[in-house]
Amino acid sequence: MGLAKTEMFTDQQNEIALFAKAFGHPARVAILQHLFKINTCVCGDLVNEIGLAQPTISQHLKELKHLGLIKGNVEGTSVCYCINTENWSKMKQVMHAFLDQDMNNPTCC
Amino acid sequence: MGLAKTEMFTDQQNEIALFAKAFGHPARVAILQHLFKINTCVCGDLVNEIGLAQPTISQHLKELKHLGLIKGNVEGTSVCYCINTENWSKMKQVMHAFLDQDMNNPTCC
DNA sequence: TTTGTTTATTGCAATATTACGATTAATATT
DNA sequence: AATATTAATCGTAATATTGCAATAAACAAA
Repeated sequence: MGLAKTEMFTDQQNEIALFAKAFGHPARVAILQHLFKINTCVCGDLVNEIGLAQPTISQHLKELKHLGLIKGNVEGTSVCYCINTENWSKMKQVMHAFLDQDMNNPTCC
Repeated sequence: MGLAKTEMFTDQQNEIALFAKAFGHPARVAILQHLFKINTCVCGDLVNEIGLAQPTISQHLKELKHLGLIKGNVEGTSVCYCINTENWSKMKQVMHAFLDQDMNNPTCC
């Protein structure tokens, strides 16, 4: 079907899955890493930085923006993107809670 | 196309994306959380625990196993699954390195 | 106003993912 | 051997994702 049955899972589980899905494509990973690396807004050169066509990059940016992980500020004809640090922190908390769970006393076969 | 152009990204970026993709479905999140929660191997009741059909669960388990995040031990007619703690730790390192990157001096528009 | 520059949107083709019924495989039990 | 139990696999339908060419939209500069 290709359709996740989200209604049978908790909000937390769905939230984790949504964030994870955003990181589930190397182009989006690369975009985010670049935004962190350059340490400021990036206007335009993402298409040159990543090797994909402009509409493809635009689409990935849209997803990240929709999730709130990045911000886009219009600057004349170009748009400047940067990490939404506040939301990134919130996302980190959610993901850490999931990744850092531990088995206190693992007794496996 | 539905096909990620992995060759234009670094191994690290592709690895992050692969792990993230595994967490990109609430059923797999739920499976992993359950394995952590019960603190031991689980033989069989995952289908009852999660609300999906047996072949669907089996498919999700296969993906997680293929990534090395869980182990499956055959116990008679049933199979016991548990977290592969060693690989889970390695995965955590990779994901933390990505999530915990920081802008030292964010100057945004 | 025309032209150039930059980003978003549309439309579409190719591939991937999700889900499950039906079946198979493997092993226990009787 | 026959039957039951459990999990994997196969086949298939429905939906999602990825990528890009073509186009549109928005704005600046001439």
